[in-house]
Amino acid sequence: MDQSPPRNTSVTVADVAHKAGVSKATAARVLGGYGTVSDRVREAVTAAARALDYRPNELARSMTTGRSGTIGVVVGDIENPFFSLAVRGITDVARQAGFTVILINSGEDVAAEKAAIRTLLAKRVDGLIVSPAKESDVEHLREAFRSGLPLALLDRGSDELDVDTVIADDRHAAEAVTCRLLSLGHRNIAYLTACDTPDHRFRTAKDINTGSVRRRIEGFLGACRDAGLTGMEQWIHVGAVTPEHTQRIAKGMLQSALRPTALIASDSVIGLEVFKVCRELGLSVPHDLSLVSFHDADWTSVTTPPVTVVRQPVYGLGETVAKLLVERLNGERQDARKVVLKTEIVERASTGEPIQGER
Amino acid sequence: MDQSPPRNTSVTVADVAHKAGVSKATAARVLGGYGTVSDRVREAVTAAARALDYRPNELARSMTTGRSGTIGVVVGDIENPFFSLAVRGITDVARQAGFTVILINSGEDVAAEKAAIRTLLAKRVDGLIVSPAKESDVEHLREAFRSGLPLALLDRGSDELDVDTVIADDRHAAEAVTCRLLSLGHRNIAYLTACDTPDHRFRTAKDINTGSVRRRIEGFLGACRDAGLTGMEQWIHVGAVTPEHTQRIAKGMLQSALRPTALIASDSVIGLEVFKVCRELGLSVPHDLSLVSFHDADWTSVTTPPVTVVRQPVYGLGETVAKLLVERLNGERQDARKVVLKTEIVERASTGEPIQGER
DNA sequence: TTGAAAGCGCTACCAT
DNA sequence: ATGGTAGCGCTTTCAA
Repeated sequence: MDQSPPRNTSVTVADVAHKAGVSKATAARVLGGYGTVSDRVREAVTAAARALDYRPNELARSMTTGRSGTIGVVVGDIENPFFSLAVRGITDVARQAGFTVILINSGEDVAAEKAAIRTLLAKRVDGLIVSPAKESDVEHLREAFRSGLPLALLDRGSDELDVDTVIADDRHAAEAVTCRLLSLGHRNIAYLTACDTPDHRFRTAKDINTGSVRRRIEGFLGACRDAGLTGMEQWIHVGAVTPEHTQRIAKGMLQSALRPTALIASDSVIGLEVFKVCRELGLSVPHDLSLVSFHDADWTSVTTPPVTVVRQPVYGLGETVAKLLVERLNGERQDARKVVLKTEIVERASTGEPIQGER
Repeated sequence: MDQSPPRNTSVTVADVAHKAGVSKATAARVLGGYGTVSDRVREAVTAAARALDYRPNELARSMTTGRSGTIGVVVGDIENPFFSLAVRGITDVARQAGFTVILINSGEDVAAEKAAIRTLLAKRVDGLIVSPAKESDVEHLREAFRSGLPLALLDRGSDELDVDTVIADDRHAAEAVTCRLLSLGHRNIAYLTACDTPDHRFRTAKDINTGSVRRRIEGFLGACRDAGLTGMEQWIHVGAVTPEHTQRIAKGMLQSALRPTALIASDSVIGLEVFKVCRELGLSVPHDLSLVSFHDADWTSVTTPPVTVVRQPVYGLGETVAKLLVERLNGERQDARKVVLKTEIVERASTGEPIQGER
């Protein structure tokens, strides 16, 4: 009747054991690679498994061991080159350590992030890597961590959360970049970020909920203050959440009477849109506007002029956070570690002195 | 002794049932949302679950139902903007349909791809989306499919494999692009791809194992043949597997005596490197070289000159393949569907007539 | 409408 | 070294 090859509709250890003429326990030992078995039996079982085309059921294994061999990763948006590169770092380390990765996008929305973590908990992931949408709203993370789930934070830390964290030295980078612009003679320096506030206006760094961005803004404001400049808060623009928003905000800024002579883009997606706007408005970079962008995205080196950037070790960020988590999963460490990776300013031709006489 | 809040170290249906004063089966019915229960009991159980902070164990659920609520996705490299955008499309559709995604990079290596699929099978994913590294080597896919696992192919089909497939009209796009270059007067048109052959040389399209690329090359050669050009195989270069390789190959080509007047890059990563090489060698685009790239990557519109590209609906590719798979998982369809999405040539300033008198 | 009990496929503990 | 057996937490008959 059934002339198809050995139907693999769930060949179990019991089946293999039966064919090999040994007990279920023994078959399980060789199939699962634990315990001790004689060479003779091992071969018999292996042969039977091959003949039957046995495939282990990791789900069942996880049920009894309590380990799923899975790491949950929650990032803002995998489409963003920053995250896709970081995720590449994470998956590389995870795979090498024998873990698979379940990936969920939060869209930088806390509600979605919470749902994602609930899902991941239900799937019984062994550990969690999260790039929190809002550092002020991390109760769900704290709870997951307290309930015993190893947790590591990517790119955005939280002072309140004492867990493994890997970030870049954003504050320092922003300070350095700002100082450079100041020393070139700029005084009207704008900062543009995707992070938003309830009324879409910036007042104080405390309103910024994304850790990395808040630190950058603090660095920016700090450098300005050190240079004797006050009220620089007015140059910080928030809410560049989509290319369209970014374009609108950038145009508004660059066409106003009191326009910036330099602009710092908080990520490469924003930097790209600002660059496009400059073209569209016929503004010369760096003559009319000096442009600096965070993240050394591929396009920044091929524009005319090429764009000065803050180079972050993005792949390394992912790699490192995954390593920390794996260490913890392997029980090699208990204490929380906060790692800060160095950035580097790559000065290219998009930055220069402001036009003479202007401001 | 233990003064911490309700320890959530695995609160089970049994615990909830006990607290609610009902049987395990009844508690399971309301917790699992199946069967019928009275409102009174439902409330009691819900309250008990909340009090105990019950979290369902999807693993256990999957054990009995046989469905894991998970889709396995195998792509070449999530770092590549093409794949990260496609994956975004996949995850969006999957999430909306109630599935999570396990992501594995194959690095375009068949052995890694096989291992990935083995892992995914062991994890009992409900379905699989794969962008096969080599269409000539799909025995593992055929096997997975035959064993009853719903499978859908992304960007790279296989005539031998009668499964759901979503690709772009690569052949047509390549034909159109080639015709355009021919009509501009180009005769020395190079094609550069990451796909490699054993001896790193191109002979015939049959040697190209990546479906999408093979189709493009067939389109390229077909268009040349129609124009009366023969021996164009010599202009096809393979093995641009890393930026370094790409740079080396591109330099070799552009510095040789018989150099191309136009070049088609098989993906945006290659296109970017070629663009850089042109700069480095001081070649003017399009004066010295007309450049066309597949994939409308973000950077292509901001270079000087902006680059002519084949715009593929990459997000849509991912979206569509995920929809097909979900349809099948929901048992809404049995037959295999092959979807071909339209591309569009975006002609920008990187293409023009070749220099007078040359060849 | 509710409850009792039988598994899902595997690991792990205790004997032998 | 090998076998028997008791679960893991859930769903799913089958009865009541």
